Parts: sequence; structure tokens; C-alpha cells
Amino acid sequence: MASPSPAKPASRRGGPRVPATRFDRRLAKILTHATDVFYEKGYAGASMRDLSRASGMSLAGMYYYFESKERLLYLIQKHTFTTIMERLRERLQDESDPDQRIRIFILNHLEYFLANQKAMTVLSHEDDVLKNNLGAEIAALKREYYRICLELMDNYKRARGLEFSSRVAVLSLFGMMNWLYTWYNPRVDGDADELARQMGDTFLQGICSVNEGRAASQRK
Amino acid sequence: MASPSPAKPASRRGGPRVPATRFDRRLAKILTHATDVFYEKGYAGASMRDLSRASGMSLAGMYYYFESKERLLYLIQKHTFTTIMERLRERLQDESDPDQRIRIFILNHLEYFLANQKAMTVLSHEDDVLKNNLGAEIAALKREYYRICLELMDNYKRARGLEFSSRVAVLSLFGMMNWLYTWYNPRVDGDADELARQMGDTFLQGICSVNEGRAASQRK
DNA sequence: TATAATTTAGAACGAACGTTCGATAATCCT
DNA sequence: AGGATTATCGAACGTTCGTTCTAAATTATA
Repeated sequence: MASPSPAKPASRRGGPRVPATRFDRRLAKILTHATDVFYEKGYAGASMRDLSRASGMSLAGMYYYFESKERLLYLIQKHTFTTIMERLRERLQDESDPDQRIRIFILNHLEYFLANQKAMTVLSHEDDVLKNNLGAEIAALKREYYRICLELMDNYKRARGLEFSSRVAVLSLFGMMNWLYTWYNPRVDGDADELARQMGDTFLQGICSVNEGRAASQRK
Repeated sequence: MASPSPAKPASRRGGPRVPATRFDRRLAKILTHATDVFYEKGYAGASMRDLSRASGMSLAGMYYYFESKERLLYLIQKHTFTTIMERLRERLQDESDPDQRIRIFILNHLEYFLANQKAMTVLSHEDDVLKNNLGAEIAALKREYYRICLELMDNYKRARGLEFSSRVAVLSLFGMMNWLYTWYNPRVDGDADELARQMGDTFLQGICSVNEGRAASQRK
């Protein structure tokens, strides 16, 4: 209680939404710049000196805002995951049709992905680097996000009387969407709506006729 | 011409296939162990000391076999890519049906992926780390592999009179397959044949009915 | 077995790493 | 204005990094 104790949590609940504290605003800026650097060089490849240069702040000054490089990655991943999940829940509230609910999931994911491509890439690419408590917390968020999609898939199956592995279906869908970070080019590929429609069509039509008596893979 | 000159190419063409030279065999062992380490810690996160420990060879001794850590990654990626492409070409020779050719592509990819999961993960995950000549050479291999799949897709479209973006379709398919490295569990998910069937069905059924008058995404 | 070629390793290099410390500058409160 | 609090920084710490040098051990050749 006596120490100067920097790097505290500091963001109080329920305060005015946009302004926040001076501390929080500065931290948010740092997180944005750090996201750019992690995106360019990867977590392990980015040095604290790179990060401080990108933020226009001294190397030592950074440690006033967070206590380690590891925690910085944690803050980025946590914020990104929390935000995308928050938006998803809002959008799902107004819809009950199983087909549309999956389409909403896809659209929400792709919209956020393309609008925050660097953050989502850091989330996807640096998936296993956090260890212990920090890693466990992010892993829990990931599992929850996965579970939501799995539920949507199960409901869809039930509503249509289909039989296939929800697990493989959901993870294939994640693959289709998350792989975007390796190839998406806004000048060639469409916007989120267009991609969501194409991927949604492909995927939903695909799982719809799968496993119908194991004859689907026969020729002709 | 006077120097001891270690780290030469050394693998002669056309020699007896299995034995190879002493040098090549030892190098191959090192590549295998290095693949394990890169898989566990990532390229940037793995130190030369980690790699030497895994190979049971001294730190300095490693440099007799390759001239830098970067070149080591290059050797791993090049060998992996070359092998999977070689096998694909062999398998495609015997088949002319467009549908089946895509299924062969999927099966070949998944079989190799699951049999060489660590190497394929290193190939996928450390995609952008090689720079200059080395990076360009790997990128060229990747582009060729992509182009092959794109051609299969175009032929499929032509044969069935379909209209959709081959680019998005191919890259979505790559996403489905390559994302495997984040979730595949041999005890839960099936083997390559089973996965290839499920993904093949999903994907081919999916693109088959896509974009039919843009009505596919309508409700009910 | 002597000699040449190949293969290995100990020790050290300078550079870069993540983090800490104590002091200074800027801001806030009354 | 003045004292407390918040924010920033230069310099340095001890480690670890990729790589090199040189000499010794091992293997192949005669």
C-alpha cells in the first residue's frame, strides 16, 4: 500500500464510456500501436524497443502501463475477444431462426475480422504463446466462443433433422473464416457482407446435404 | 576454394535413394528435430541452443550443416512443400473427373498434413518469416500449389456450368484444411480419409448450389 | 598405420533482449 | 503558488541471442 505501484488495473466500471481516465486512454493508444507491431513481426519477434518506438514512448515508460510484454499481449487478446463476443450476443438477441443465427455468427465474425484485421490476426496467430493464468483466461474465452457456435450448429441440425459432426463443422467454419488473414485483399475480394454471403451459402448448403446415407461422395 | 567451406549444398542428384551421403542423413535428422522445436516454440521463439539440444549436437557443430537459423527454416519448408506437391502430381495423373480431382487434392493434403503435422504447422504458421531470396522461393512454391488447386476448381466449374469465385472457394478450402493444426485430435476426430470425406462433401455440395440467382441465402 | 578429409565442440564475440531503478518532468488538487 | 500525485525518461543490469574461431576428435583413404 506504500509502493508507487504502477501498472495497476485502473479502469473503473460504469464510468462515462468514451472519455475514461487519462491512464486508460493512453494505454489504449499503446495497445493499438503494439497490435500493429505484433502483426508485423509476431509476438516473439517484436522487441519491447520496437513497441516503445511505435508508441512514441520511452522503453522504460511503457512499464508504467503494463508490467510485462506478456501482459501486453494478454490485454490485446482479451479486449479483442471480449468485444467481438459482446457484439455477437447483441445481434443474436433479435433472431430465432437457426439458419439466420448461423449467418449472423458468420457475418459478425467477418465484419469484426475485416474491421480489426491486425488485432484478429494477433489473436489467431499468437494463440498458444500465453502460459499459466493469462493463457488459461484467453483459452476460456476461446472455448466459450466455440461453444456458442456449437450450440447454433446443434440447433440447426435439430431443426432440419440432419446428422453430422457439429465439431468438425464448426471448426471447418472457423478455418474458412480465420484463414482470411493470410489472403484477404480488400481491392480484390468483396467486403464483409459479400464474403459472409458466399461463405455462408457454401457452408450451409454444404452441411445440409452431407452424410445422406454416405452416398454423397459417390461419383456422377 | 581454399576455405574448409562447411554448409555446402552437398546432396547430389540421382544417387541411391535411401542411403544418401553421411552428411545428408545427419542433416535430415537435424531437420526432423528442428521441426519439433519450431513446432513447440515457433521460429522466433526457438533458439539455436534449443535446436542444438534437441539434436544432441553442440551449438557450434550445427553450423557445419547449415549456415544460419533462417536457412534451417528454409530447408524444412522447402522439403515439406516439395514432397506434398510431388505426391499430389502422382495422384492426379490417374484421374480425369473434375469432381474426383478435387477430392484427390483434399485427401492428399489432409493425409500429408496429419502424417506430418508438425512440419505442416511450421509451414503454415511461419509463413511470412523468411525474407528476400529464401522467402521468395517458398512463396513461389506456395503460389504454384495454389494455382494447381485453382485450375482444378475452374475445371470443376466449367464441367458443371457453375458460377462463383474460384479464388474465394479455393482459399476457403485451404482455410478449412489448414486450420486443422489448431484443433485436430486423433482420438476424437477421424483419420484423413474420414475428414477428407466430410470436408469434401461439405465443400463440394456447398459450392455446387452457391450463387444460384442469389436466392440461396433467403429464409425458409 | 600414416595421412588427408570430414565432423565435432569449447570458448568467446558483440549485439540485442526484457526488465529495473532513481531522478526528473508534467499534471492535478486546494 | 505549492505540495502531492501521476507520468516519463536515461542509464544500466544480468541474460540470452545468432554466429564465429580454432583446435581437437573422428572417419575415410592409402
